Amino acid sequence: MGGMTIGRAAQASGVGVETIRFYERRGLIEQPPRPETGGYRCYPDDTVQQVQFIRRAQKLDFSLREIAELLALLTTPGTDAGDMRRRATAKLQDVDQKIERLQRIRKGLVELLDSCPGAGPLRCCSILDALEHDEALGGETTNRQENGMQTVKLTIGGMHCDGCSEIVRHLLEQQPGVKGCTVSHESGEARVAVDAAQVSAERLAKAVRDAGYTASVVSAAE
Amino acid sequence: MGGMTIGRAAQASGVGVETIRFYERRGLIEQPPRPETGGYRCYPDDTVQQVQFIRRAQKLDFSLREIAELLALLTTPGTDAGDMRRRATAKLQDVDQKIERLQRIRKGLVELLDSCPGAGPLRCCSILDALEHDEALGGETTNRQENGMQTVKLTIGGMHCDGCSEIVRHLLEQQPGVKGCTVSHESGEARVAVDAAQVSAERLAKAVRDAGYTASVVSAAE
DNA sequence: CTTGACACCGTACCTTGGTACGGTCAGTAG
DNA sequence: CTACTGACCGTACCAAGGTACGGTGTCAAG
Repeated sequence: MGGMTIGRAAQASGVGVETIRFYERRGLIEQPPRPETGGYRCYPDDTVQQVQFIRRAQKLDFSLREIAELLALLTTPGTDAGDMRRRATAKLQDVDQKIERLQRIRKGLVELLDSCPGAGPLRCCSILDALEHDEALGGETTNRQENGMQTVKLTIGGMHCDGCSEIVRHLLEQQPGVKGCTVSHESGEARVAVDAAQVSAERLAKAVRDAGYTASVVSAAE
Repeated sequence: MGGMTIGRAAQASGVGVETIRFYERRGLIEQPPRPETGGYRCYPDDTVQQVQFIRRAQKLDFSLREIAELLALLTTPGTDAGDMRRRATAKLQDVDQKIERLQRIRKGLVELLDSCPGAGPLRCCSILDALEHDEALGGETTNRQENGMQTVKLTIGGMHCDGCSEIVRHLLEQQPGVKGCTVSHESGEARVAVDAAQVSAERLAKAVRDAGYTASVVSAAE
């Protein structure tokens, strides 16, 4: 019945004193009461076991929150081995998802590296190119804020000054579903942020044409 | 030359306004000056490109810190495609390490699940058992604080009360290299936290025997 | 000319898993 | 008895990557 001070318990379980206190605050382990006589708290051997339980579960990628649930299970009457198994299965799926995500990332990186010259001026760098323009990258799909946000690119002819591009910009911003846009008379391009559910790219082009310019859809990207 | 307000720039690049400001604070993108005439800042198209650069790099698992370095590279004179390639290669190794770690974890979980009945009382649960006692788990090696900290387990005979176990505990704690220990007369066990560089498990057992008890080393676990 | 939407700005807050600090009190060795 | 270690406790701080809030200043449409 080794009653220990917190320092000894920490040493015995291979963590810092602060870590034990931290677990107590998180409700993972119980803080023994201070003796009525006053003085230091007396930590039972159990504490060491519990801390080590926590550390082992952490190594299996369980978060402290999940570990708290595991520990709660242990003291819940109706718990059986199936409950534990379900937790472990869920965690396995969790880990598998993380692995898949990383493997997609890995694939993206490998593709970039394959197509990279590895020398020469920056402008030739395919990696840089891929980061500057949206060349697939094989990653997760670009999540535009949520739901249907998309960027539409238009080529517009007939704009000769900033005044023209301002007119076109204003025009586009008035269209339903348009959340914002940028127009350049120099490049003859417009990029429009739209909710695809509300308006089509072609409709936007038509609105521009109606105002006396030429317009065609370059991309109604993803 | 679409000068935008921050809100439009945010919409066009698919992030929140706060995110753009956050990137500015982090030095990832430059904050355009407020016009001398007062009023709102005017964001160039470049900002949208830069934000998207950041987001794409994030999808490749680059941290904001790393992305800041990438962006700094772009404006550094002597940079060539090799520099970019080195960054990408380093990141690939990084990702590979993460994948390996997760696969070790996965292996540990699968082993546990294989040996688990999946039903029946908790005491039969092999998963629980593995978490409560240190059965390999295949995870990273237990890192005891750093360097040479280890736990030694001894079986001790001849202790009949708390007084005995207190004597033994005191005795063990006096040994060089001992950082702490717990002794139970009930189980006849002692767990000693030691710096393995300073003392062997057998030496500890001998010290206990010298005091009139029996003692044997159960594990000098790593 | 008013109202509503947005910009601006600093600061606080969120999560996760701890670590560190500063002041006070308890226990112990010499 | 005194000095030193370590317990106790609240609080602040770290990384990362943002999100949220509150007060005030601008802008533009009706």
